[in-house]
Amino acid sequence: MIDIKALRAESEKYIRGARLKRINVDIPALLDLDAKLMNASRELQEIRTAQNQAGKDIAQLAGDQKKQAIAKMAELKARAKQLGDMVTQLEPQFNEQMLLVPQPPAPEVPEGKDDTENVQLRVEGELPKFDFEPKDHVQLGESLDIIDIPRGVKLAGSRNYVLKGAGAMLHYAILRLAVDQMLAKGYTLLNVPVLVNESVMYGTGYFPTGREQAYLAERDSLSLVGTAEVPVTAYHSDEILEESQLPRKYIAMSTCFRREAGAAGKDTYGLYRIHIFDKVEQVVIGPNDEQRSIELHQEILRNSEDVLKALELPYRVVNVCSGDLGQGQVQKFDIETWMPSRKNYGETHSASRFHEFQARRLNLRYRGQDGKVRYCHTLNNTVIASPRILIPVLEMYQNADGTVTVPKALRKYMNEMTIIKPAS
RNA sequence: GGAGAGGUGGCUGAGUGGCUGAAAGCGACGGUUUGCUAAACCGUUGUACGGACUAAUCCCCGUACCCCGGGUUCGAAUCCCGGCCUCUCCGCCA
Repeated sequence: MIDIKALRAESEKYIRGARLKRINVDIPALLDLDAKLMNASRELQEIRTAQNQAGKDIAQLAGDQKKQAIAKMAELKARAKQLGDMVTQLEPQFNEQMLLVPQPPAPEVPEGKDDTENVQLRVEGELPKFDFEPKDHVQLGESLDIIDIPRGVKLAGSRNYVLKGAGAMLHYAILRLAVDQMLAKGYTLLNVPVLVNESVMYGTGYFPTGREQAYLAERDSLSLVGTAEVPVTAYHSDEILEESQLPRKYIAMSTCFRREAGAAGKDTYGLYRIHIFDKVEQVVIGPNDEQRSIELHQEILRNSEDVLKALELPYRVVNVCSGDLGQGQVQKFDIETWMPSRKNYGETHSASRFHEFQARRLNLRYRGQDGKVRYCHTLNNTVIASPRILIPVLEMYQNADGTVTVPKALRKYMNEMTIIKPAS
């Protein structure tokens, strides 16, 4: 959510921001609505003042004077009703529009229309050279009997899968490695609800825009989250934290649910784009300080890179361009891990900073050293998401004989297994 | 799922129609006292929006908020209706 005062004062900045993000929103119309609403509520407030005064008078008066005062009150009440109706009519329209205004991108965000115009910042690790014909993760998964896509589809439809035996062990080992690395860095582990209230979906900015992407439990007005970012960021909503307690650094592992509406036919092969997966997510709630946010953004980016380094996977970091940014994001860095079968880097992580955007919607604030209350800044990044990360893990660690070597960092989480072989 | 109780400020907890934005206590903050700390004493202590004045997001004035939304009333924290949530007992259950 954008500060309406800022929107009034610097509407050009927000109009430009929306254009850069390729998001359609009529800001002049919104400001017009705002002015009307403001006039009505100002007058309503004056009427209320008069009503309150009349109420006090009535308590003191008697006889004719009292009757007159009560008659006066009736007039005020009628006018208040008119204005109140106007406000109840305008306010929902205003709120609805306000929820659509995007946070302008940071100046350091490259201009561009979509993900093809993201800018590569750096490349880490060596690309593999196979001296045999490498298999893709689906072929490996089948021949090793550790991934069962047909039965996943049987159970839950397209874009579903079953991890089996060493495949499932690998999945949990990776998640556990990620959790342990983050715990070592002092992040607090949370276990959170994945079925949440609508207000939480709105608060984190996934509703109303992303409603199509969420599975809804409509009977109970609850939504399945697409990421633990949602419940974790909302964890302190409606609270006022102390500045001395910031930044709050959290991680949570959760199952993530995504409808992938509109992605029909896209990335249909294998474990890349699936409806249900597990992810360790990091969320930082920081003070309202742009420089601090930039530093924290770098920190959460490094945290994820450290996981990929532990897994010894090659990756690159890209600075996501304006047209590929979400509504609330000020800046986003994606980490893309090398996926041999795709002969390309594929997105495995996404690190965003939001400034106050989510905090305003969530009413997430803190009291500064100076005693003033301000909105927090929020940030988040994937620590690891599996099974998408199994694509590079399996494909990079495959051997000529069709086996897969278990990455060293994972062995202690896999009962010291060193190699995944076909069951014989 | 059934029965009951209840949701008041950072916390505990008064308040059943106007004198209550809200007693009292605790906590926190400022001050006095004090080798230091503690204790004692004095004072301050919600949020949002609007107005006026400004260097000021400080003061000042006003409005709203005692879970949320409606209603009754000249007037609602207080009465009525609906919803949400919490607790207790029973039932069911991973």
